[in-house]
Amino acid sequence: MVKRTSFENDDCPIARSLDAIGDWWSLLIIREALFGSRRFGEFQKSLGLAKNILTVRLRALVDQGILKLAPASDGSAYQEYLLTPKGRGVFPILVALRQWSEEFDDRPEEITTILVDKEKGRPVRKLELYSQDGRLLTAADTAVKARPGTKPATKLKSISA
Amino acid sequence: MVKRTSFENDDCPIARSLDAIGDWWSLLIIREALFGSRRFGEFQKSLGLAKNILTVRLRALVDQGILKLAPASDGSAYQEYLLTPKGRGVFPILVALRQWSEEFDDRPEEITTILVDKEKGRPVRKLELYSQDGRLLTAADTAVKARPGTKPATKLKSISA
DNA sequence: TCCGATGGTTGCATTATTAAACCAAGTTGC
DNA sequence: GCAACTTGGTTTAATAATGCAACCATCGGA
Repeated sequence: MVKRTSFENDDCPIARSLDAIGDWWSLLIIREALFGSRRFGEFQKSLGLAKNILTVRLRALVDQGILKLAPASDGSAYQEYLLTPKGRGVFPILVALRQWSEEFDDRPEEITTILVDKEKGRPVRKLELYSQDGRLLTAADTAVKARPGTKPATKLKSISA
Repeated sequence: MVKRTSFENDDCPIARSLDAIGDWWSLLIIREALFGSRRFGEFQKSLGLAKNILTVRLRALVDQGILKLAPASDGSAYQEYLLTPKGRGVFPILVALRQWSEEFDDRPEEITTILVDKEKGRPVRKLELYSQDGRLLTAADTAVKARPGTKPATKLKSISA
C-alpha cells in the first residue's frame, strides 16, 4: 500500500466518519458494546477476531473517544471498555446498515434477527429524514452545499435520484 | 491475513452490510455516484484513488447489484456506472455517517458542507427512528430479537444505553 | 491519420490482517 | 500460600490487500 490513505483531513464528513470507524471490525465492536459487552474477552469471543487485532482496534476506539477504559464493575483488578456518548451516537449508523440489509440483501432469509422497540416488542419503522418544516425527504430532495462561514468556492452539489 | 474474514454468511444484517460496502472506498464511490458521477474517470479524479483499486471496487459493486453498467448517455462507445435502487438505498447510511461526524467530530470546523433540503435550502433534521405507533426511539428503547420463523434459540439482546 | 483522452491492466513495494504460540499478571481452589 | 487456570494481552511469521507507477489498447477529435 505504501500507506493506506487516511481521510482524517478530508473535508467531507462521510470520509471523516469512515476514517474513524470505517474498517472491518470497529463497527462490530461498537455493536457488541451496545449489546452489553465490556470486557476484552467478551469482545474476542463474540466476534471471533484475532486478539492482536482486537487490541489494536480497542486502543484506536479509546483514542478516538468512542470507548473509554474504566475499572471493572465486578471489583476485580481488570478494566472494562465502556461506550462514551460519541460511541452511543453510532447507533443510527448501525440501524441504517441493518435496514439496508433487510431491504436489499439477496438472501434475506439468512437474517435471523429484527430490531424491535422494547416497550411493545414490535419491529421499528425505517429511519426517516425530515426537513425543518416536517417534510419527509428522500435522497432526491436533498443537496449538499457549502457551510456558511467557510470558503465560498464550493459548488452546490445536487444529489441525483 | 491468510484471508480477510468475510461476513457474507453471518446472520447479523450489520455484518452483511459491512461485507458488501464496509471497505475503505465503496461508500465514497456510492457517495460520488449520488452526486452524479458516472464515468470511470470521474470517480478516479474526484476520489483520487488508484485506478486498479477503482477497477476492482467498481466490479464488486456491479456484481452486488449496487451499480449497473449502461451505455454512455453522451452517445460515445464508453460505458457508465449507474446506481441501482439498491445503490440509492445506501443514502440513509451516508446520512447517518455524515451526522455522526457533524455531532461528534473533534474538529467540526473542518467540515465545510451541510446537507440541506433542496426545496428550502435549509439543513435537514437528524435521522429519526420511530416505533410503529409513532414514538421516537433511542438506542435504549430498542432490542434485537429473533425473527419469527427462525430457530428459537436466539436470546433477546437488550441494547444498553 | 495522428494524437490525446479514456479506461483500464500489470508489476512490484509496502502495509494490514490473520492464526498460533507465547507470556505476565490476576484470581481461584484447596 | 502455592499451583492451576483465567484474563488480557504481545510476538512471530505467513498471506492478502492496497498503492504507485508504468504500460497499453481502444475511442474520439482535428
